[in-house]
Amino acid sequence: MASENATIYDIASDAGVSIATVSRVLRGESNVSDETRQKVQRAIERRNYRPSSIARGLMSKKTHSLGIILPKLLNPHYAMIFTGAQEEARMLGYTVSLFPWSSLDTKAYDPATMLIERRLDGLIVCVEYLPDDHGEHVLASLRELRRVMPVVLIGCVPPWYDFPAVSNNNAAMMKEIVLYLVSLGHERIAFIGGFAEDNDPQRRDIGYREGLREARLPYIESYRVFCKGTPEDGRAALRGMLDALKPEYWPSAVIAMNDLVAMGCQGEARDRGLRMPEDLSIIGWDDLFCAPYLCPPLTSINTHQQQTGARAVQLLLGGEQRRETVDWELVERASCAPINKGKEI
Amino acid sequence: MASENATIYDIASDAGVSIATVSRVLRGESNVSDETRQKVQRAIERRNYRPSSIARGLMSKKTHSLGIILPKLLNPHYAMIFTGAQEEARMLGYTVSLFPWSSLDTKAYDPATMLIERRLDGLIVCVEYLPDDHGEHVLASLRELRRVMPVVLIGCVPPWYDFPAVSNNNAAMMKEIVLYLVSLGHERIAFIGGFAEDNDPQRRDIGYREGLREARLPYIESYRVFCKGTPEDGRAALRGMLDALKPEYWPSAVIAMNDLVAMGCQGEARDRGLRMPEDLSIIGWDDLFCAPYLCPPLTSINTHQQQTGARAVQLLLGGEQRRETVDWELVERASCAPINKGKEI
DNA sequence: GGTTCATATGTTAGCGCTTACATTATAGTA
DNA sequence: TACTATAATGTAAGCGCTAACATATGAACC
Repeated sequence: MASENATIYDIASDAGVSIATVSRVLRGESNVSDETRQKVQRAIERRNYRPSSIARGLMSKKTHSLGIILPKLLNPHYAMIFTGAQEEARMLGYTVSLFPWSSLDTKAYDPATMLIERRLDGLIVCVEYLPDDHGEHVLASLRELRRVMPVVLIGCVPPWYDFPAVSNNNAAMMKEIVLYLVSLGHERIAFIGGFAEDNDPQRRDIGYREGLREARLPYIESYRVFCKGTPEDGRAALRGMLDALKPEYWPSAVIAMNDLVAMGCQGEARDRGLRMPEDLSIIGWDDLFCAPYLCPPLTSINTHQQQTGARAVQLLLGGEQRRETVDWELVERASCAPINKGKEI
Repeated sequence: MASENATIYDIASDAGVSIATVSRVLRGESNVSDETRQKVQRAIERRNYRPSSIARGLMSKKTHSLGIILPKLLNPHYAMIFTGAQEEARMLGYTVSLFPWSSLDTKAYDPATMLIERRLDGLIVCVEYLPDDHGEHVLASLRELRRVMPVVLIGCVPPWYDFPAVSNNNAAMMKEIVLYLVSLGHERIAFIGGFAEDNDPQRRDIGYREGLREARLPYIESYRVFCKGTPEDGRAALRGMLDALKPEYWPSAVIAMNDLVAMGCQGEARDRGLRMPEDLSIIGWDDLFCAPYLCPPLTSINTHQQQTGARAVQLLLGGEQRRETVDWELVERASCAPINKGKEI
């Protein structure tokens, strides 16, 4: 292991040239004679020399490495974003390191230090649900970070977060979902999901209301419950909603903020003896790999996460300040069914 | 963005001291007078100075960054390992970057270049199923990498891979699983999984046979089918097995190489109208987050992946050459049931 | 044959740190 | 008072590259 790496000086002396010439060969400059170039190449191969990107970076002030911060890699949603980012970054000669969400927690001591000291060429931050005043802290950290490196956000980004970002048009997606459920005959449609920042024009609540309005259905407070994003949260949220309503007012369809919440809802529904989709249609969000293997297979909305990650890298390295949205796709499976068919069974 | 970072010279001149003194303060050396120290601290805070770990690394030859290579982040199994590694690394002041599996593909041009040029302080490689002669290529790459940086392996590691590694005792786990199923009354127990290297003393096939022997059950070729690790692979494998057998010889229990394969098996079983667990018990491996939400909830074996990742980092940074195994835990859920109870229904 | 210019190569000063060594100031000792 | 040990600080040489500039060698031109 580690038998002292060769340096450019070793190669130069082996090949009998100056380090400048070696550097020229390394960078593929044209003004080197073929003969010299070959001597250098051979020396490089003999010693298995690889130039240090560290030393290189010191001069160029580029590290060719990016960072990504996300709430939880265990959620495949983020794993997909990461994968997309990593693949795109690699194509462009960059590396992506994972930093914990706590790097944004200004309550901890100087959390961004590690990020800044590494002189990343850019940072991708996946923003989720921001409860209470926590959003303030995150925003403060983001602003500080942006002073020293380009930052691109992914996900739920309120407009006053004045950052370039990649996201989905949540309002439009949500509206499509509502109208899809309406087209299946549903009239009591619940939405279980996180708090969206009030002013976010793309927020899901807007789409939810718009969909209902367009279908001439009332917005019913009890059908809108809030929760965080785990299966347990989803289960508790659905339980709370059903407990508070007489069975005859129970929703016939539930829109879950993500597939994890949808899974929790399925669990709760099953425990209550509700048949799915006959008694309850459920639709998820993110189209995780396991969606087809749930019972019933979960209808969900594919948000093209890998593309999102890749696009974020492009914005980052292109220095573009835009906010961008990526396409989505409703993937129909068995968890949503026409309501009449359900009732007739 | 990026208003030219301050350097140690800026701080020195602001504070009216030499750069050596600033460096002393930065590294917390004691032989600096309180007065000077405070002057320097103030200058640092005023300019929001963060020393460059790049420059630092040039001298110290340490980058404080690790790499991880894994087959597919989308498999939560690897996401858990990564998470464990990342958290441990962070505690120790290290960062973890993700590199694609293709970095080990010696068929591609000089794949390790990116890894080596970055002068990582260590590399974790998650080794999965190694089909055919591909293992040779991977091994060659690993050997080359080890010449320049410490490497620790995770997962399925044949003994002639002379590397430090963290893994589970697959033989013991498998034996436990077989005997667990036997204790439920199963006698026709199938195993659907990858090829294990012949000489691996910890391989699952050994545990499978041992378990059967101990239970005085015959080893039946048809119950041992091979496949890769996706749900589709699992589905196809089970289909192939059942197609080839008369229904009265169908297994009553299936051990899947991982939860993804188990999910595929569930799908296939459901399509064939098999009741689970009455007609078929299935046990998975990895205990993914979705296991409790499958139908029926999947019994699986928790391999403590986060701990595995963390341990790998410790070995890496401790320079330990050992091979180590981590504990596991059988998590019982509804997908495995006593066979008699099943038949009686 | 000297001037000019293109081509090939070498020299050297950084990049922002760490660190061995040198220097200065201060106090303690004989 | 001179002499030495100690503490506080400064100087400068790297670490392994890049890049601006300098130099050398010919070929082309009038």
